[in-house]
Amino acid sequence: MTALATPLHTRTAAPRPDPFASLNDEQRQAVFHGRDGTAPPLLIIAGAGSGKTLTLAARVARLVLDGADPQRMLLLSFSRRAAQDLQRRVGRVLHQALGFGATQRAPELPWAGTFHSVGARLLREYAERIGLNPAFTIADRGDSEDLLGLLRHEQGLSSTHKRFPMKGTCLAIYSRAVNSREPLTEVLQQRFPWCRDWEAQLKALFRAYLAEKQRQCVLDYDDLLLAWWQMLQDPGFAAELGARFSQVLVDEYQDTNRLQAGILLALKPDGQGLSVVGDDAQSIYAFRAAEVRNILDFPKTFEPAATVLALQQNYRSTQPILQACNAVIAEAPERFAKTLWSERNSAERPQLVSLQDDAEQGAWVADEVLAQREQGIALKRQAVLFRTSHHSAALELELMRRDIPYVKFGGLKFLEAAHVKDLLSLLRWSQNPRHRLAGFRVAQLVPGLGPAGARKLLDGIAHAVDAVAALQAFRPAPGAAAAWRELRECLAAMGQAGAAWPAALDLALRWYRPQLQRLHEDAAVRQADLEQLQQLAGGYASREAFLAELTLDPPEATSDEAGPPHLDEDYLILSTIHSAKGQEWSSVYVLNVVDGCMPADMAAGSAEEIDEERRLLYVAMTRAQHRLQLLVPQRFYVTQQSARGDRHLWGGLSRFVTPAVAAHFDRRCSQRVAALATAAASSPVLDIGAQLRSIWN
DNA sequence: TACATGGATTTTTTT
DNA sequence: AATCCATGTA
Repeated sequence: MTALATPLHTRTAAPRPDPFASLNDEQRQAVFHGRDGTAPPLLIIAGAGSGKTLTLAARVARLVLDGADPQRMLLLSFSRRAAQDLQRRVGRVLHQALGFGATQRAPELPWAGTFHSVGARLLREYAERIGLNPAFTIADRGDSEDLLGLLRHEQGLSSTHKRFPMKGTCLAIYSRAVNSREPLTEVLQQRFPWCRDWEAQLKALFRAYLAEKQRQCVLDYDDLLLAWWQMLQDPGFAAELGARFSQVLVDEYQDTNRLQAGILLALKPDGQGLSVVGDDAQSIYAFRAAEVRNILDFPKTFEPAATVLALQQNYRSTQPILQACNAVIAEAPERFAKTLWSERNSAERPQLVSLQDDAEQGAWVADEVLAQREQGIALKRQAVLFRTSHHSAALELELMRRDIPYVKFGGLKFLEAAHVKDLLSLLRWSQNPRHRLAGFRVAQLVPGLGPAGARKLLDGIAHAVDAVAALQAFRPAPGAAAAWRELRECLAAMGQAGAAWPAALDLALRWYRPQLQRLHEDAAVRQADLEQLQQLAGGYASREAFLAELTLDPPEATSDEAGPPHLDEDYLILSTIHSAKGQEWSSVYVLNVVDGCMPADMAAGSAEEIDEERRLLYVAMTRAQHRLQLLVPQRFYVTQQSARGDRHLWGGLSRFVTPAVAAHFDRRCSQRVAALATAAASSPVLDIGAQLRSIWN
């Protein structure tokens, strides 16, 4: 593009290098789209590893160089990691593009973040004008579940002769209905058919849930989007917010749901100034009501239709790996046509490895990982990916046995651990004695105080004029009196230390530590999490700020038994495929590429679900730069069973690895499998597993 | 009223 | 594996 030859701002210093010089033609088109003064809507279909984040960052930089106000740019993405990546990259490109020195800082982009965090900020800012208490707190999933559980019990739904869905299921149903904007009947029919009989009761429960949230000034994750959307249904607010943001750029568009698409459409009804980036082939969040249709239908949403550009050059993987990936996704029925290509050639093809079972799979991966490290590939540049968190269990055992350090992403979240919830509830309750949920949880930590006692206490507080006095005046059953006094004194002290932060947390910990010892066998491990919490606390100005921000931006995971390795150490990456999105490693191992696992047997119901599982495998494979192994254990243990159970299924190779796909792989197998195969070759070949399964097909 | 026990149920991925 | 719920006991 010739425009680059002319400096954008007059300078006296030596001409700085063109910040966009490294872009390829497709990327350049995306960056300079709409430069003629108009800003028609833009959809960038960015294949895996095609420099998506770089391109989006460069587009932001280009807009700023052309005079756009960074304060008026809205940058949205779905996950926290993508939001951080984007922010960092934009900063770097801008810094370079403006020719700043090491001491100068690039202009900040105050409105960059996840949909949820930006929603929270906007709602707080506009709270008073839209009838919201600006001091609202944000409930994470655990909080929301607990509240539903409480109401579920109060409505007498816990002791019915036929079982009512559990609190987690209730929240899943509610969330699905909100995010997909579908009526409850539809949601139950499609996704939760076993709960269909409870429609009326669920409706009543959700009504109560809404009322209770309003009474407590609490918003859950879904409310952050829903309230934002509702605000934008008012033409006045829609116009005001639409004008406030001159540019709206969205990353990971394939993971947005109907509610999020509605927000974007209300902000930019004609699509002017709207750019979205995504890859329909990598849409893996339908379970959270993400709509592939959002990205597929984006162009024709607008009049005139949005421009569609595709980034097809892949900078990540070797050509043999890409060919295998392309073969997998080629079997997906509906998608934007694109074919990734790479200049990185290599003789090494990806490998399909047959193994006997889970344990052998773990040993194999450990062997391979160490062998690679001998070749100079650090552990950090290798990753093991899997469908669900617990699939790495056997591998983790093996890694621990061999002292191979690793870090696991995905799985149990920090905020979901019981001990973290306990401590945070104590902080919340001390901040607001009327916080029923927090109080209910904390009170029951007192030995001798159960649900009934806790309810009596909280009812007293709720009806009293002076909540603090009511709390202090409470007299529990005699057996609990002494233990209760300790908590009461702790709360009083925390109240007095109200201004002093993080001293209040120290007080809370002093009371909680003995409870932790009493309640949990593995108190030492959990204690480490609490210490991490203590570390974090110092970084926040107040208890309020700490509690508010922790909900939207929590630490990655709870500390493993191995403990988090030091940053300078080398460690292997273990990750769920979902958590691996957007990342890349030199060597990638994908565990359990077996039917029943990929696709997961519970996700094998509908055609859409199968398609999503296929994309999941595609996402996993496209993470690999130089080396890719799909592992296929012949015998795959069923996870839900007693500790010594031996239930397993004779898994076949995943249905996504069709003969056409397999042709792109080299076959390998462990020695034991090889030995079995030789033995089998001299006798009739019989696939009992497939025959047994076919009975039920 | 609190707690222990046993049987049943649900089962993933993230904000 | 974790949670929920009914039942029995102190």
